[in-house]
Amino acid sequence: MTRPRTRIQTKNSETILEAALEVFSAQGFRGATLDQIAEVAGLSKPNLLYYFPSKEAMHRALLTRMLDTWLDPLREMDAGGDPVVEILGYVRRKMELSRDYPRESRLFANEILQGGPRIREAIEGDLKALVDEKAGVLAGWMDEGRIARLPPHHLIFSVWALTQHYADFDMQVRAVLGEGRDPLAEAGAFLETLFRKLLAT
Amino acid sequence: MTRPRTRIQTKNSETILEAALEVFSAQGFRGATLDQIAEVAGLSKPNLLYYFPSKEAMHRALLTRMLDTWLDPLREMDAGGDPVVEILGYVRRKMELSRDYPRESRLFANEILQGGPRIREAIEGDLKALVDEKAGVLAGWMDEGRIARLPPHHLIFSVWALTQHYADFDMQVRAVLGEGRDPLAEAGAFLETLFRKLLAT
DNA sequence: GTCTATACTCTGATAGAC
DNA sequence: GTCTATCAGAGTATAGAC
Repeated sequence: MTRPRTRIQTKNSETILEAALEVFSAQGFRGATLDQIAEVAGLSKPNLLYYFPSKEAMHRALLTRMLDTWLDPLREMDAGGDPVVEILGYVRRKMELSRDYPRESRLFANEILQGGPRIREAIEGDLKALVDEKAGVLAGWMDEGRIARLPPHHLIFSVWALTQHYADFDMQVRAVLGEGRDPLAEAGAFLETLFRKLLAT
Repeated sequence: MTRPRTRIQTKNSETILEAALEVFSAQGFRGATLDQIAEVAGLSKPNLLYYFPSKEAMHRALLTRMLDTWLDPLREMDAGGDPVVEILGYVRRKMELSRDYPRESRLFANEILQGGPRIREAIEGDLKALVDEKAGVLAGWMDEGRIARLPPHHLIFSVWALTQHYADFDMQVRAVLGEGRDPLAEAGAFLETLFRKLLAT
């Protein structure tokens, strides 16, 4: 798919993916054009297609690479730790992803919104498996009475919904809050409060 | 923009907007084609352009019409009512919108995700004004000690994030939960619990 | 490996008959 | 009011020189 053999090839592949992420995340798959990606990358259009066989291949490469990063915060939630500390840590890490990788978040959101034609298998496979496992951990903590009893899957959905909202709907959040505020910092504090109250027994 | 004079013109305009909503919400603005909309509407492509001057005009008509519906649940929140009842009522009405109008929700999400080029003014105008007003109501209730003190704007964002997640990311929610469940019904119950705990003093 | 030139398809919009 | 035919431009991808 890619051709990352020599140093220069690896470097150009990286440049292209960086540019592709910039454009796909802002315009969606269909809205993005190779011309735009080529311009951002500083390469010619045919040169893009020397490194990737098609526009779709670039998109797929981005989605595949990001999904792993995306799941890391949940993976790190430790069944042996303190429940509230672990869950708040998860929320904080997910919030940091929204802050540091908003383009990846929007790329993903665009894809899911349109039914996930290019990522469906990964959702139904790896992602579902991880969520089911961690939902089991949450259910265990609830059985032990260490956090409030809640539907574990929906608890995880609520973390996704709340944290990703600040990356994906950034334009709306900023427009409503107005100038001179720091939405992400405010959100971090608010979400800690929210989840502390939610988990309290 | 439209030309809703005679009965037949009104009817065709409706048919077109219904088809346009179907396609735009599933594919985004750029992903949608007039051919697809024409096919869904059962009309010829030039006929679409007899009723609307351009593809963009159809999109704008849909956004304009939906924004009003979209804000209704928040408008109905009554400063004179019981705070918890009013807020939970708002959450419930917003959840009903996600259930009954998922296409409108995705149309809106697609637009905001891409920076809202065709709806920005409405966001910065009507929507911001309404949110600021209702944030004031919430702040008043907090001052009176009738609900927990929280940042009012973020409280509203959390309602949006949580309810719209179930419409916009429906594919993911269903894939993770697996077969034989009713995500929206589960979500309704979960969100009532969540907001009750969050608002408790 | 990279570029210029170009083939070919798709798509939004228009012309003009009926 | 609606259709067939078609234009003009954009967009993905390839050919082939260097």
